Formats: sequence, structure tokens, C-alpha cells
Amino acid sequence: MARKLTDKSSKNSRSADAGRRQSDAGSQRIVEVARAHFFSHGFRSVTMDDLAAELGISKKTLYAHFPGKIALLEAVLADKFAGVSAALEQITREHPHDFPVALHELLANTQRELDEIKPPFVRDMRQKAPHIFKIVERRRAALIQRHFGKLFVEGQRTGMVRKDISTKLMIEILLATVQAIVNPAKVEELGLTPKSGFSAVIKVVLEGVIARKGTKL
Amino acid sequence: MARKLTDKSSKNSRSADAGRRQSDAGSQRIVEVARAHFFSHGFRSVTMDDLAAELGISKKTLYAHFPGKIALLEAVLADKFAGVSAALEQITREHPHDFPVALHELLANTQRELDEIKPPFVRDMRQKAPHIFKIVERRRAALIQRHFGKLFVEGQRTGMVRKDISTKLMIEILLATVQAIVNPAKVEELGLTPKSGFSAVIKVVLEGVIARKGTKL
DNA sequence: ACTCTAGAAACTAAACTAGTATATTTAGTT
DNA sequence: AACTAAATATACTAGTTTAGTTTCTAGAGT
Repeated sequence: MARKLTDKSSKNSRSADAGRRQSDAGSQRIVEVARAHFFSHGFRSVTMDDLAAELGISKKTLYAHFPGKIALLEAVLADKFAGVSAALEQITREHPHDFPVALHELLANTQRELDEIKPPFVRDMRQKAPHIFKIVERRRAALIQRHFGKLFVEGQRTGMVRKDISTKLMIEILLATVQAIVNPAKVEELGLTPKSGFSAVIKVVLEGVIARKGTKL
Repeated sequence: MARKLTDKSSKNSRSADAGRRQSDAGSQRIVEVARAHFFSHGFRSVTMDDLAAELGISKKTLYAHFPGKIALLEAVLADKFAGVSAALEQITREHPHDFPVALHELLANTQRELDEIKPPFVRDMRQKAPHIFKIVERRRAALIQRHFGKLFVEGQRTGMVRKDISTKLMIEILLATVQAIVNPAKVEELGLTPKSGFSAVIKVVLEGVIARKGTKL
């Protein structure tokens, strides 16, 4: 949470970005607080008064940064997606040709990011903003397909992954399995750690995904 | 006005209020669904319409079982406390003279039960029903003191636990430590399992709590 | 002094929801 | 089949909440 302490940097805050997007430090802090509240408590029950109070600013200032609650939500989601995308991108860049390691890291990151979004938020999105929820799901799917898909296609090219099943399906299977297994309840029930849970799931799924030696495709 | 939260709402409270029985099977199911929703989503944002829809019953029927939302909340809390109390009781009964094992089981259970109650619920209680929240905290403390206290006093009697520190303080230290360590984030960070986390905390704390052999008190 | 920014707080209009009342349906009983 | 009891679906109301606006005041920079 250690953000830049350039609160006094307002000397050029009004200068150049008149029609600019809200990307200054003040807006960033608002987004971070809103993000924490929205994801853990939901959308409905987090009021603008709450946020202003928590931020130590007035609603007026809050509305100076964001035209409305939904706009704030959108900013939060955009921020989230940008962060996730950057993280996934970095991971694939760091492990260029190591399929298992890259997969493991990608999964761990995805799971952690997904875990930030608690049930109340999902519930509120579903019932109060299904329109936005749809977009989120589409973007999420696109993100996953982009990063995991690239990895799997690369894996197919290098003979690590079988080619007779669509990468999309394999990815979905993998993600569904991870999400079903790597949660506090199951982890405790099975006597795992989150890390060992990943490893186990990956191993189990890969043994059905990896192109076995000598298998004719 | 809201009725007081009492233990005796469990069985056979045959009162003059006809149709207000809250211990039949129907009411039990309502309590279970409400419990799941309240604890994970909070109190405010769970509407009676939601509950009725989820239960597949009409609001009329819902109100036939419980006079109001707060009454339902109270029933949920009473149910929760009854369950926890019974579980703790059984644990102490099952391990009559095995201090370490009983302590371990007691802690594990307490942690698991505490974990069911998510932030949104706590937040709503705090701000919307501080009156009930206070009572809950008192009852929770009493429950803990009752079961852990008994164990610690027994431990003192048999020479397992030092006598120069109040059991209350020792218990508070232990619970605070467990709660700080045994959460998904810390567990992953430290590469533990929930179980091994308990064991580690217990061991560390006990080494300062157990009366060491040969130490004169 | 003047101006710009931001906070505090009051305010409004719209949305939401606990709780109630009404009508329709189902199921059991005679 | 007719009767009854209870549940469901639905419509409604009254009280509350809250997003968004406005007004006023304080302080800092010029």
C-alpha cells in the first residue's frame, strides 16, 4: 500500500491534463481504497460516504475525481485488469521456454488475483450490474485465453502438449480444477498447502494433457 | 423492540404467541440458509426477498416462521452459538486428560467457526446493530473462557500449566496468536498448512506456558 | 485582499426494502 | 366434488437509505 507520498504535487495538477483520464495520484489512491472495499464487501453496501470518510476527503472531492459510483467501479475494474494483465505478461516473459514453471506461476497468480474478489462483490455484480458483469467475464476470459492460450499453443508447438484437444478446453479444465481444489476449506481438508495444491493439480491434469512419449498424434 | 439474545431459544419454547415456534424443521432450514447468507454477505445486503427466493418459499411463509429480520438474525446467532458450544463441549469430553490434544482440537474448532464469519457481516453488525454485536462479543468471550478456561485450570491442577499467570491472559494470547497466524495469507506466506500452523503456534506459545520440569513455582 | 481548492454538512430526489395485504394455487380431507 | 388449510405469487406502502448536489467555511498560495 506504500503509494507515492506526493500529496503536495498539486503544483502541476491542473496544468496539462484538462481532458485527461483520471490517472493522477489522488485518483489512484481512491481507486485503491474503493477496490479493497468493493471486492471484499460488495458494491451496494459500500457507500460514497463510506469511501470519502475512509479516504479522509469530502464527497465533493471524490466526485471531482470520478463522476459517479459506477465510473469509480469501472476505474477499479480497469485498474484490476491492468494489474493482472501486466503481471501475467511479466510471468510469460520471465519464463520463455519453461512450460511447467510458466504454467505454475500463471496459475498461482491467477488464483491469487481471483481470490481477492469475494462473494459479496460477485453477488452484487450479478444482480445489480449484470451488464458490467458480462463485460468483466468476457474480459477475464479473454485475458486468460490470451496468456494461457499462448503458453499452451507454444507447448503444442514444442511437443509438450497434445494437439487433439482444443487449448481452450484444456485451459478451462485446468482453471476449474484449481478453483475447486485451492480454497481454504479443501486445502485444509486435504492437508495441503496452497503451493502443494497447485503442484498436485498441475501434475494430475498435465498427465492427461501432456503428449506422452511414443503416442502418435 | 428487539428481544434480548438468550440461550433458551433452542427447544420447546412454548409461548402464548401462537405460530411463533422456531424449532421445527422448516425454521431450521430457514436459519441455515439465512446463516450462510448473513455470515458471508452481511446483514444489510441480504434481503428477505432474497432469502425467500433462495428458500423457494414466499415472504408470507418466511414471516410466519420469524416475526422479522432481526428475529431471524438472532435465531441464526443462537443457532451458531449452540453449535459451537456443543462442539467445544464434545471435544473436552473426548479428551478428558490430554491437555495438548484437547487444546489443539479446541483451537482448530474455534478457528474454523470464527472463519465462517466474513468481514461484511462484522461490518454490518458494527454499524447497524452495535447493540447485538456487543452481546455477541460478550457471549463469544464467555464461551471461550468457559471451555478454554476449564482446560487451563485443569492444566494448572495437573501441573501442566504455570500458575503465576492468569488463565484468561494466557488464553487471550493464544487466541490472538492463532488468529494472526492461521489465515490463508500467512499460511501461504509461511508455507504451512492450517494444521501445521496450529501445531507451530501451540508449541511456541506452550513453551512459555507449560511449567517446565524442575522449575520451582 | 483575492482566488482557488477542498472539507463539512445540509439537502433532495430516487431507489430500496421490511413488512403487510390480497388473490391464486395446491394438497389434503371428507 | 366440495371444503379447507396453507403456501405461493404478487402488489403495495411507508420508512429508510444513499447517490449526487449545493452551500458555506477555512486555509494556502499569489
